[in-house]
Parts: sequence; C-alpha cells; structure tokens
Amino acid sequence: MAGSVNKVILVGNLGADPEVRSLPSGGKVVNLSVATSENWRDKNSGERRERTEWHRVVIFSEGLTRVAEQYLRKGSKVYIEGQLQTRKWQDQSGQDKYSTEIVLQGFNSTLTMLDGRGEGGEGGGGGFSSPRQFEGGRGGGEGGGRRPSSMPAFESGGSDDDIPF
Amino acid sequence: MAGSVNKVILVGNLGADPEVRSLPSGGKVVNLSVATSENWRDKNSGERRERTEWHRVVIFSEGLTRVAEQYLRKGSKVYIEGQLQTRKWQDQSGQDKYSTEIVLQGFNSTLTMLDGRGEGGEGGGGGFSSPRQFEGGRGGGEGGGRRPSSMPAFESGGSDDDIPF
Amino acid sequence: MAGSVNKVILVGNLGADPEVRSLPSGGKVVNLSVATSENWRDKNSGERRERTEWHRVVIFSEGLTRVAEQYLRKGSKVYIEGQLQTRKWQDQSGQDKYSTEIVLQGFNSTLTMLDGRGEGGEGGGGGFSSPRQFEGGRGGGEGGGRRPSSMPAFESGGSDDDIPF
Amino acid sequence: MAGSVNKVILVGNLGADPEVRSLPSGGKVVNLSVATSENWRDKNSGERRERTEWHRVVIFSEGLTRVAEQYLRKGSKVYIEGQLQTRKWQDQSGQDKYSTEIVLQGFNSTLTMLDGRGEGGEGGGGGFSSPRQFEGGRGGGEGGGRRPSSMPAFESGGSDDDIPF
DNA sequence: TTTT
DNA sequence: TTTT
Repeated sequence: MAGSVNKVILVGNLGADPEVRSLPSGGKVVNLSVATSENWRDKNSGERRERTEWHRVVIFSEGLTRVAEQYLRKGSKVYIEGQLQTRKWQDQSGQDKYSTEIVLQGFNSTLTMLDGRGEGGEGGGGGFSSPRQFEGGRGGGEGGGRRPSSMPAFESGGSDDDIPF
Repeated sequence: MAGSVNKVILVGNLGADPEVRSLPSGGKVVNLSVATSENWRDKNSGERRERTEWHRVVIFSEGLTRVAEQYLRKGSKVYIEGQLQTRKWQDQSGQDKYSTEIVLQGFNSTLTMLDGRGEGGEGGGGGFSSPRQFEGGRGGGEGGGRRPSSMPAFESGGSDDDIPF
Repeated sequence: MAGSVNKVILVGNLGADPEVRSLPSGGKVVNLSVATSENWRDKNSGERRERTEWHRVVIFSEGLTRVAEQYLRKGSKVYIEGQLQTRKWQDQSGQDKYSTEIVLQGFNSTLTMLDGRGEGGEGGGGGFSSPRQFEGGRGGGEGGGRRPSSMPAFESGGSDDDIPF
Repeated sequence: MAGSVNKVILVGNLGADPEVRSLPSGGKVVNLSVATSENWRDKNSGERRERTEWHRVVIFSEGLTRVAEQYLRKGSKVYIEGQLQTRKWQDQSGQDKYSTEIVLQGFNSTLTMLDGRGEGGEGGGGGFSSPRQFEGGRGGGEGGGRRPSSMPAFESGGSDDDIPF
C-alpha cells in the first residue's frame, strides 16, 4: 500500500548510556532507552501525579548511530523522529514475544541533541557549542533547490572532525 | 519529569471495524487496528517490496470514541495523532506480556477521517457524511483569541480525564 | 545554532493544478496551493463556522517535483511534510515583501497522495490510481539495517518506469 | 471542509523576551520570536554553512500565555506545536501586508520548555527536575514550576533588524 | 483556489 | 486484518 504515514516524535531523556552493537555486516546498531513524562493534577484529589513512559529506540541510520555513540549519554535530552515497528521474537522458552520500537532508519529519521552539556564550555566566548542536529540517510543531492550543491544534513562520510564540538 | 513530547502520527487504513467496549463508568473505549505500509525497490534485486505495520490504537477521548464508532469502518483511511503507551498485562498462564498502543486521550489527540465514503446511516444524529476532523480533550475555553466565544473542536460533555495517564 | 526542529505537517487539498517552473540548472520547482480548513460550532450562536487557510508549498526535491507534476491535480488531497521558510522579495515598486512558504527539500520532506483518483491516465502505461508515498532526497544507503541493500523510498535517479503504475 | 491537518512543530530558541499584550476582553496574547537553524556542509566548497529561520509565534491559549509570560525569556529553548495562519493587515500607508504566524490556540497546541537547566547533575541519582510541559485548551494550573535560574545565552549576532517581522 |  |  501507500498513502500512509508512520511517524513518532519524542522529546525525552536517555535513561542509560546508548547500547552499541556491531553487526556482521560491519555496521552498527544503537539502542536507546528514552523516557517521556507527563504531569497532571488529579481532578478529584487535587494531587499532582506523574507518569513516565519508556521508549525503546533503535538506530540503524549510519550517521545517527555514530552521533548517538559519540555524543549521547545517560540523561541526555534528545529530539527523535522515527517509525513504529513491532518485532516478533522468541524468548529462551520459545515463547513468542513482541517488542515495539521506534526505528530510525532511512528518510525522515532525525536525532537532535537538545542539551549541549558537555564539550568545551558553552559558557565561553559566547558561542554555545553543542546541540546539533543530524538527519537520517545519506546526503541527498537536490537538483535545483535553493541550496544547489549543498546538503542540510549530517554528512556520514566525513571524519569525526566534521562535528565541531 | 517534563519537557517531554510523546507523539505518534499515523495515516493508515483500518484492518477491521472498530471494536467498542463499554466501561463500568459508563464511558466507552474504542480499539482500532490501523495498517501503515511502505513500498520500496530493493537496491540489489530490483524487486519491489512492501512492508505493512499494524498499529493498535486505543481511543478514550469521549468525542473521538463516538466518531470512531459511528463513522469508521474496515478499510477507512484515517489521520491519527496520539501518544505511545506500553501496558503490562498477564496472559492466562500468568505470563507477563507487554502491549504498546497509540492512545488517544485528552489534549493533542486527533482523529480525522480521510476518506469520506460516509455510506450507510450516519445520517442519524446529524449525519455529515464525509471527512471530518475531531480533536480530543474537553472544550477549551479561550480567553481572548481570534475566535472569541467559539470552539474549533468537538465538545465532549463528559469526563474522561478520570483515567489517570 | 542547531538542536532545532522546523517542521510543518499538512493534510489538505490543492486549490489549483501544480505550477511547474524549470530552472536554469535544469531542475524543476513545483508550487502547490494547499487548503486546510477547520469547522467548529460557535459557542454562543450555535452556528457552524468554517475557516480555510491557504498554504504556499514549494517543492525542490527532485523526486517530489516529478510526483507532483505527474500525479497531483486541483482538488487532490495530500499529506505534506516540509519546513517553514520566509523569503524576502521586492515587488514592482521596490517595496519589500515577505512570503512564508512550506519548503520540501532534502531530508524530512514528504509528499503523499491521499486520494487515488488517478483520473485521466496519468501514467499512460499502467495507471495505478491511488495513494502512493514518496519521500524527499536521494536514495539513502543504510549500512546494516533490517533491510540491507534496499530503500524504503522513492528513488529519484530512475526513469519514470520506476513508478509502477 | 474537514479531513485536514495544519500543524507546525518547532524546537528553537527565543530571540527576545516574550511580548505580552492585554486584550480588551481581559485576556492576553503573547508573541514569541523563535529561531530555528540548520547547519550543513556545502558539497562544493566544503564549507560549513548555516541558515537561521525566524518564526513569529502567537499564543492565545490562556494557560500557555501565562506560561510564556512567566517562564520564557530571551534564549529559552522551547518545543512548540501550533497552526499556521496568514493574516492580512495594512501598514501606515494603507498597503496590504501579509504575516504568517504559528498560532497556539485551543486544542493541539503545545508549549514545552526544554531548558530547565537549574538543578545540577542529571547524571546523579536519576531525577531531573525542571522542564515543564503545558498544553493548550484550559488553563492548566502549574503548581510547582521552578524558574530556571539562568537562561542559556541566545547568541544573536545582529540587531533587532535581523528579525523580519 | 480546494474540500465537505 | 487494511490499502494499492
């Protein structure tokens, strides 16, 4: 089919450091555990209540795995845009299990750091330094846009030095 | 915590008629099974491939349950905006199971019909037959906006806010 | 700066056929005029009211310009994901003018047809008539994902035959 | 019409303190000037480039005007969800002008502070404490919001004239 | 100018 | 289980 949209947008904090796994193919997959929370006041009791939701995020996009591995840590706040996917697997006893994940792969996947904590003192000269945005996929060349021959996204081919912080 | 966002946006088709359950409280809950699909051409084989993802959608918002019950049918195309929630439950054997759902409840929940088939007798209550948008939550009184004393949304008289999440 | 997000999501109808312009570079730019509307019942008068908003959409992404040109027509319903950009220009009298547009360019741009009317044999060839999804940018190679060596998106490099209808 | 969606999602920084205006009705309207930026590396020159977009945000929702007035300052980072609206007005010389704004009013409007920095050490026990989320509609009572003790310095190079509205 |  |  088509004519469909499957999009998840999260702003939340990492509950743990990213888990990086290497694939036989040489690529990497990064798993994030992201918390989102909401507060509300109970209408009856008047008490303040909170609910935290934990999201399992799986990053396949090459550029984004590198970003996650290098710059994200437990507590980092991130903006994430990905797709919902439910995966079936068997546990040790052969029981069917289902796991629903937010997958960052290919187009329309985004990972943006929202807290530029570390790295070189944004207090310094004035320039704040760290939050940066990266987008999924490879560099896409546009034919005749406003920025011909440029790319508004993370360039996965480059070295670490490409990321200036 | 707060400063977080938990949002799912789907455009897809219902795989079955909505399932409506009545709650002890008198309210209703509606479950939808929504398919999103993507097509791509395999870069190696050149074959066209397709992947369909099934999403479990749970509607608590009073206005939206009514809309779903009355106007949605198997095959309907919908735009949905809700929140991710993972729920723990036990199967018959006492095994822990987890189910991740897109929940439409309260603010920032939206259900829009994208195909105005409208066949059959929704002529009942007032019977509009075609795509219509409804939004979650209560009627929100605006103090001094551009549309003073009007409300751009479905007016739900009741209280679904009692459900604490 | 970074750590920012600039995203517009529209579901609406084209008020006119797409306007296609060729660029000196050989590329094309397509402009769409998209209407979104909302209905609500005035809380005081009880009357039903409607407000329509017109959006100027500018498509630079190569694959998406072709899709728009070939398949979209006045009245088409579309899902659009792009970026807000305000552009300064001068009218004939030299007055500064500003125009805010939804720009589809590069990553995170999406154009999905939501009504498969498909009138008038737009393909000639095989004519599928209904909703299809296309995404911005060029094909993004993924290193080690779940769909190694495949691409879940519109492939801009190919010929028209890539689009199977 | 219906079956339409008009949604803007921004994550950006305030270029100035919120502008609060009181309405004859007693309500308030708050205007925000929000910057989003993107960085990319020019494919030809290899140079790093940046483009900043300024967005005019208008808040009518009662709860959100209060939040904006009390907690947002120049430099604040926010998540915003609203609607696009283009407004026609006349300048002093009677010329027609158009202004496109992101309007937060009623349902599906959200304003979330993303930098509640204070409160050291999210690396610590776990508890991060300050960012708060508010959503449109009713005035949500914000019980215990802590004012960020300092705002991350927004780095606007230029004068107010940089902001084209 | 669309759509219902 | 939908849709094309």
